[in-house]
Amino acid sequence: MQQKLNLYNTLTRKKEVFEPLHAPFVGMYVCGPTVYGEPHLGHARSAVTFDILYRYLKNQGYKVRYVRNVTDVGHLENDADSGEDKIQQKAKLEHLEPMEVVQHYTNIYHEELRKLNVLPPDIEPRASGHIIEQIEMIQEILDNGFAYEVNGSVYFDVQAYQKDHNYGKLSGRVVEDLLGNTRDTEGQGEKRSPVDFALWKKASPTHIMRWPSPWSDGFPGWHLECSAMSRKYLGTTFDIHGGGLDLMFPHHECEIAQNKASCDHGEGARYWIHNNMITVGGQKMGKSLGNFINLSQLFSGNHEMLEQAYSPMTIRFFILQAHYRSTLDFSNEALQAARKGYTKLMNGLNILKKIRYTEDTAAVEPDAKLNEELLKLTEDCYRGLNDDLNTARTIASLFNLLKKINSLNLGQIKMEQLSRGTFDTIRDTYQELVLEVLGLQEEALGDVEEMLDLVLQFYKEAKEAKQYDKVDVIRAELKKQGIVIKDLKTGIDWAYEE
RNA sequence: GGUAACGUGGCCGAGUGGCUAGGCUCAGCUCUGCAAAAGCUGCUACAGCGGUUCGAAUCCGCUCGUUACCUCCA
Repeated sequence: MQQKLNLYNTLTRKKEVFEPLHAPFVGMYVCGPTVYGEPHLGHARSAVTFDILYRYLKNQGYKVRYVRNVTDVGHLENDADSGEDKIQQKAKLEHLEPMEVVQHYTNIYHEELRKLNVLPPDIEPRASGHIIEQIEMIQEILDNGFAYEVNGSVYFDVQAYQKDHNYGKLSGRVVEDLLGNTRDTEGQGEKRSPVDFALWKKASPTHIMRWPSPWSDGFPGWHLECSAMSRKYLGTTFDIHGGGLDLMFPHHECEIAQNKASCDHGEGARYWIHNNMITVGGQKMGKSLGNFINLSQLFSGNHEMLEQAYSPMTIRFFILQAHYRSTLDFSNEALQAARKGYTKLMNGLNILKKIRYTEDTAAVEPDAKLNEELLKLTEDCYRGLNDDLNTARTIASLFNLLKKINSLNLGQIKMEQLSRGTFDTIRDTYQELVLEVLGLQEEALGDVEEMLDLVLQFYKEAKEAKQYDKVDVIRAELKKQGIVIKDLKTGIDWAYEE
């Protein structure tokens, strides 16, 4: 496979060939959730998108260190002086310790992502576990003259930074424009300029989450954790930084500024990857609009917008059938179509498990053209992924391949028309991409107990008809599954074999 | 107001200037005891108007429409 992976880099606004700094190692940092609420479809999109990147990089032989954080402190409700921490606010509301809130929602996040078959990251650092690193970074930024202290709080000095650097290079913002924007001048208070942002906030007397620092008892600003933790685990220059498009500004812009301001010789992330939003009726799905659907609601169908429940793999397929940089519109119709498409791919997997390559027995000529066509289809599957992780194209190619697999299964294409190499290639490609790279897996079949009841019904009928050969077969086959039939006076039942 | 996108057939959703992605839906056919599945066939679209070009869904301009970011959001 001579194709190379191309990724769209937000920094350059171009697709670029991905070349890691220190192949075969790849460092990848992705912004995880702020754990103060249940994960919704939008979280799933981000997680699945970067799961594909992680899986594909590993599939291509890279040794990836995947770091995805959990924000458990410092994410303010607003940027004004009275800004309250999201976690703390939730804790007050629910009469819980902040860390109880954090643990609760982190657990749910993990649980839901596991259902979506999203691989866990290699390191999952928490902001609260890296206060020391963050304080150190603030000190460096202060020492370099890019921050100032006011009343125990420390703010990043964007205009000082702007003299030698380019604040806005990621998001395309221009500092003068930002300054000219007088839309919201209230609550600036201590900040010298509205574009400055907090590195450290002094805690008010009632604030529960607080740590000692050289400046005050307080807590770190939200943007800082990602700078500090990515540097700690991946270095001052690393390969990939990912996150939702809505984090591009100000979060990621601030991150870059902090990295540069604390350590000028590091580049930070070289490739910035942003996934687009899920929309509902063309509008962004988000907390503030209240139009979001939690993953648990999707899985249970318990939401007014949902006509039915949708399985985790249906959701995963739904996400993968669009390119990650496009918005993806939620609708019941789209999810129902996704469910069918997913099932179709799974049926292909089952067929491949069953069919075997058979050597030429009949006088059927190997079909060179067909072999070539099939091999091209397998290449197309990878071509999609290599073109900026275009899973939509990969899935389309897999469906094309599936058509041939189905034809092969029905004998419309004779196995002898293929070479063994071609057959192995299409089988391996299909299985590898569906299972390992796209991360689609079979979901449990229907109710096992109901199926067992059906078998017991046949057992009963066979016994009544005195067809003991059939009876013996049923018993033997069930025993292979670790199940024994119990003929009781009261009826027939089953139990696990002890 | 500033910045950036987007507008593709009944629906979702790809798309490198020329060789009509794919899925779902619908209709027909093959197969089938009846079905289902699968295969085949059909429904052939690119917001509008100009321009560049031998040729544009794809490049450029204008118009209309939708959205995102600029405040928290994956």
